[in-house]
Amino acid sequence: MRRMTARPANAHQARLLQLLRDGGPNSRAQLGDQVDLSRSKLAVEVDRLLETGLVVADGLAASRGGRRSHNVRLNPELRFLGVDIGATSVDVAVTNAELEILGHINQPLDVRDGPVAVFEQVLAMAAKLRASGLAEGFDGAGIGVPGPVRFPEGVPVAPPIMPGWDGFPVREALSQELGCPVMVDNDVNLMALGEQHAGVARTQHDFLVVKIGTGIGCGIVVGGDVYRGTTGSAGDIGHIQAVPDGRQCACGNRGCLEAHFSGAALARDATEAAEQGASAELANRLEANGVLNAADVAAAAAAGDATALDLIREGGRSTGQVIAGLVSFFNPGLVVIGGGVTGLGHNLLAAIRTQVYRQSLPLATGNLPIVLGELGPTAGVIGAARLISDHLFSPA
Amino acid sequence: MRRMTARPANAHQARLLQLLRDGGPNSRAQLGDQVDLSRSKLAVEVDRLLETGLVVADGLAASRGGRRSHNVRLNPELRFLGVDIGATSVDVAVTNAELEILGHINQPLDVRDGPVAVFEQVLAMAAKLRASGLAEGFDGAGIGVPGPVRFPEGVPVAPPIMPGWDGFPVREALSQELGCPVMVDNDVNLMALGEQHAGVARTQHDFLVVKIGTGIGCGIVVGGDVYRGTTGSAGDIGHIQAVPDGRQCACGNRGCLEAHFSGAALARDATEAAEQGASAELANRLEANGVLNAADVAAAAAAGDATALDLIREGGRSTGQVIAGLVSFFNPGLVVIGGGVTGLGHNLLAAIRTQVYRQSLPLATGNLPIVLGELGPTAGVIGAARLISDHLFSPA
DNA sequence: CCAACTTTCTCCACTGAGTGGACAAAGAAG
DNA sequence: CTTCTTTGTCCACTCAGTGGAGAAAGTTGG
Repeated sequence: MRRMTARPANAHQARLLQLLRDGGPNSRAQLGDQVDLSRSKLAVEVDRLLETGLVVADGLAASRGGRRSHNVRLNPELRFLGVDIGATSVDVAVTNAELEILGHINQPLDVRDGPVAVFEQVLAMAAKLRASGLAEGFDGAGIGVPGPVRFPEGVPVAPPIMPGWDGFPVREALSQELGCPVMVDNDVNLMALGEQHAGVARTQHDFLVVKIGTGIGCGIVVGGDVYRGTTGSAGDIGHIQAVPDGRQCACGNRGCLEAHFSGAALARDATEAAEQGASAELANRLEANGVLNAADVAAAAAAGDATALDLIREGGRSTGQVIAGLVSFFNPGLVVIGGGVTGLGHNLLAAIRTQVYRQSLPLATGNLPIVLGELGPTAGVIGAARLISDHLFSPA
Repeated sequence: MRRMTARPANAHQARLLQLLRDGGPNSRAQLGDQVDLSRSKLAVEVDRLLETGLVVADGLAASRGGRRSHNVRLNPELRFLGVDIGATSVDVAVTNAELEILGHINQPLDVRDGPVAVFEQVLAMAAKLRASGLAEGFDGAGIGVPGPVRFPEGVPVAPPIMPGWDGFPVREALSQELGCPVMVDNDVNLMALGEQHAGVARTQHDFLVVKIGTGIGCGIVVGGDVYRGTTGSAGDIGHIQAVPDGRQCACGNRGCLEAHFSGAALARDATEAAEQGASAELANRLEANGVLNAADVAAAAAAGDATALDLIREGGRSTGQVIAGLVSFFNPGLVVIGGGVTGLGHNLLAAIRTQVYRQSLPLATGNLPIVLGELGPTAGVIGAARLISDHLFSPA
């Protein structure tokens, strides 16, 4: 199948495409209720969209008390590829133009293998999804990488945990390989986009998403748009000092948040506790698996292990300490906690909440929900699809 | 004189007014270079602006190698009132439509006297400026208050240092008294607007302004616009923890930045040092004036007093500690330090810079200037004038 | 089954924003 | 004085967008 190359010709068409993406099939009349245009003009623009093939007719809708309307919808053959590269695993998903996930694969991976090896794997995963009949090709792709990105060019910059990626032309290279437009962003920003599109942040304009995985990062949404900072490193909160004169961090400083709480730090602390005999529960699990991870700590805590619970609480306290500062500064309407460690569940959330509500001023916390993300591991890929669809569904 | 009531009828006119405000008198041809419109359309819009009286003819310009152009400029009789209410003093200024200060008065004041007493004083100051012939009336006024503001309504909310102001309808009340449109904002936001309009931040889109006066606050500019947060308390960084288990703060927590460094904290610490005999220099000044303030500490430090220097350095370290976190999070293109304590000058700046450059990641600090504000005490009133002019010079 | 009402869609004359070319006015340069 | 440049004005034309008329296709109630 020939891939779509058309783009909306004006802001009206872009708006209509976004309405059809977020609201599904719709009649001209219903679209007219949501957009400030006369019926005549609306019909003209819809007709033009039909001509481009981006939008197709979708039969008759039920009557609302009069003549039945002719529905239109986004072309159901459109396909977006969402890729969420983490430090230790990668998610690849195929969506339709309405950003519904049609297929999703997760595989372990090591970003430190460098961009060439990683994209070989990613492209193989994409090919597998294509081969399974979910897509004949892709109309666009969104890529998330675990580090700062110079957004306009789609190039990672100085990523601490990704040596070998600095300056690699991800956007250009993948666009060539996949034969479609590509947008690249930080994985945390994509998680924010995902939760905004289909998760807990649907109605929010100004909010933060704190992703605690192997590392720790924060997505910032201002006025509905992701804020990336001057050099693309906004939200890089892993190296904010959480504990004065605390643990030595890889960055050279002491007491960084990431050195005290993250997937990696938690695994390290749990292993230490197990080896020192502080927790029989953790020691058992260490013996059984050879290594410990966040899930082991969660399970131990659920089984009533005091040491595991303490680790979680102490981590939540450090995280809450930093978030409290961000809340005072940014005054968000919502804080979303996501990433691998969300498996720690309510214990973690409670510790974070306690610290934030204690440390920030009432005006900022008075009506501030702090909640877990709704989408789990799909937030990133949905955000990736959203990123490229926002790009393609905007005036050329 | 009748005050102007006209507003730009469309976005083109608004843009033209802003160009004339920021660039001074200009010909149609030069305006055409800066705006994407045909000469014909431009001429039409300029003619309409001339009809409203917002813009007037301003003679012939020098030739640029052909026919001389007819200049236009903003009506030179337009007057804006800029009011910057601090905790312990107030600035009132009159500007023309190009936001040049025509007259400026500063007076001591105590915000805790409440809005009625304060505005009585402010209105008297405005009347004094009017009586001196600088203005026959005001076409708009911007008001800055030292606390959070519900911006759309122009009402202070839960201001910690301003009991009695909570919910007072500042905008409505002053609009009635002055007989012109009024906009109200936090004083720190206005300082940011001022430095953006006429100070060090002229070319920046994303930057922070840290104002250290009686208290401490931060103005946030995102994409050229002031960001105020969900409840108007964004930038309220005075109660971020700077020193764990540090000094008791009025807010109930310990170690808040404001408890360790601000005009008030510095005065307190300097007095303590003088009374304990740690510094002869400070003790002398205390005896001479009865009280100590930031200027005394600055003078003592300049005279080589080690204790004073230590107070400044320690304060700069605490401030830098907090700013480092904000820089990691927000990744600004510039950080401006302003407010009363800028008299501490380079010693303070050096301490802040050291701490920020040490604690934040290279990508965020690599090309990050940290500088003192350029406008000093006029930043607030210029920002206030800018606020109301932005409002009036936008489509009705 | 028919009459009356509602909703959806199409058609079309009209308005108003905006363009770009022609041309006049005013000056500079040789 | 001629030629070239810049500025300003005029005007015919294009195109986006409106709103009303009316046809098409339903529902509801007698």
